[in-house]
Amino acid sequence: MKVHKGIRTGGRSARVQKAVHEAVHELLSSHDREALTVPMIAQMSGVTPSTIYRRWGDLPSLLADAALDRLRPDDDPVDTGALATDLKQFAEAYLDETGSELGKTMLRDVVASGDNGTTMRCAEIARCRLAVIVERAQKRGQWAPSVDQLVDGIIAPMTYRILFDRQPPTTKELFVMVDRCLIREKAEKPKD
Amino acid sequence: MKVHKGIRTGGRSARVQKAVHEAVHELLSSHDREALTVPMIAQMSGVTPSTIYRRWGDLPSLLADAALDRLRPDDDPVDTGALATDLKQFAEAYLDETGSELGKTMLRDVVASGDNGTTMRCAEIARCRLAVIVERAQKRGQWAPSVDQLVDGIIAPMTYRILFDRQPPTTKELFVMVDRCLIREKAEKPKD
DNA sequence: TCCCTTAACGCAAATTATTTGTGTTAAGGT
DNA sequence: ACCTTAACACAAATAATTTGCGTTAAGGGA
Repeated sequence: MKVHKGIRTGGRSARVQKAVHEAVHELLSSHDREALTVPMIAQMSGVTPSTIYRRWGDLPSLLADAALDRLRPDDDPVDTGALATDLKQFAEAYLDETGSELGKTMLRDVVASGDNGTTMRCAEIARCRLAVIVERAQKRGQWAPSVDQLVDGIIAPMTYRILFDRQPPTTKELFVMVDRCLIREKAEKPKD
Repeated sequence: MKVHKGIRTGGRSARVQKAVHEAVHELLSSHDREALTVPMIAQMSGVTPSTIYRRWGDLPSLLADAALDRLRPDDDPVDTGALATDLKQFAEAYLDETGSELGKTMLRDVVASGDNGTTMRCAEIARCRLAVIVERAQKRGQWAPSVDQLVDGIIAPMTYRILFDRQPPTTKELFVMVDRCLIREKAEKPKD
């Protein structure tokens, strides 16, 4: 027996979501973020404003949702053969995605949405990719920090600098963060 | 010769700022954050909405400004006599300020304001307190990590978890972060 | 397959928030 | 004491958001 959730995923609803997401990306490529409005997106996607308000709540929530939707389907992080380089490669790619001016406004909208589901979905994206990298290392019989420790040591400092500081970290600083995660853990667990 | 900035700080402007800030805090203690509106704050503070819009721009900016104003005048972090305990004491206090539901919405508003001045002002608060602690350690002739490293190792992970994760870190996890900052650095610079 | 329930939508009216124009007040400098 | 103009009040104009209600179609169950 199936659960009576009654949340509709196919047909019209899916079409509306697709149209709205596309409208967001199209408008975002031609307009400034500050200039975007819900009625504007509604018109471009051929949908009524009230539909957007009822479904997404407000503009930041919609923009966050649309942005995360694009962020997801990316491929698994590249396999370089070693943990340290895997992490550096990933960290650099993640910085590309979130460190730009557009990435920054995306992170802003995710936070501003105020929806825990959205923020956790964002965190989960990085988490999943890190999990893949960690798992790879373990399959090689290599020790690796936990995903939590990698988030604390790499994702969190990067995100904090993007959101609160003047400048995102440089690639060099990023690599130092990665190295610290590894050095640190070796020092803590030398019996490995 | 004085610089012709022409930004007015005294008299009426100061009175308006004080009244508005107080109205924000009063409303925030009796209403839900989501229920707050600019016109509501305007009425309670005896000011016209247009004044608020012209001066602060939007609601998140105002709330962030009001919150940071309260956060600042706190005393210097307590001097426990040792770097590790100083840091732990401070980290716990900072978690109290930002880890609650109200602290979370404050961080949200700071980010959502989109104003770099506001976000940096927020980061600077933690930075200043950490600088005091680091300076103390150095006066004792004790080695200490840089403020940047402490931000990366403590403030950033804490803030990231508050904003993106389900739960803020526990005191225990916080202490682990502090210890890592110190252990890590000792490992990196054993010749100190 | 057909039918039923209702989630999701469109539309338009009502409400509320935001912007803007204009005159007034008073802060800060001369 | 006298300017200049930043900051404000007020009100009108505009824009965004919410809400009520009828309609469409997705997701079951018979």
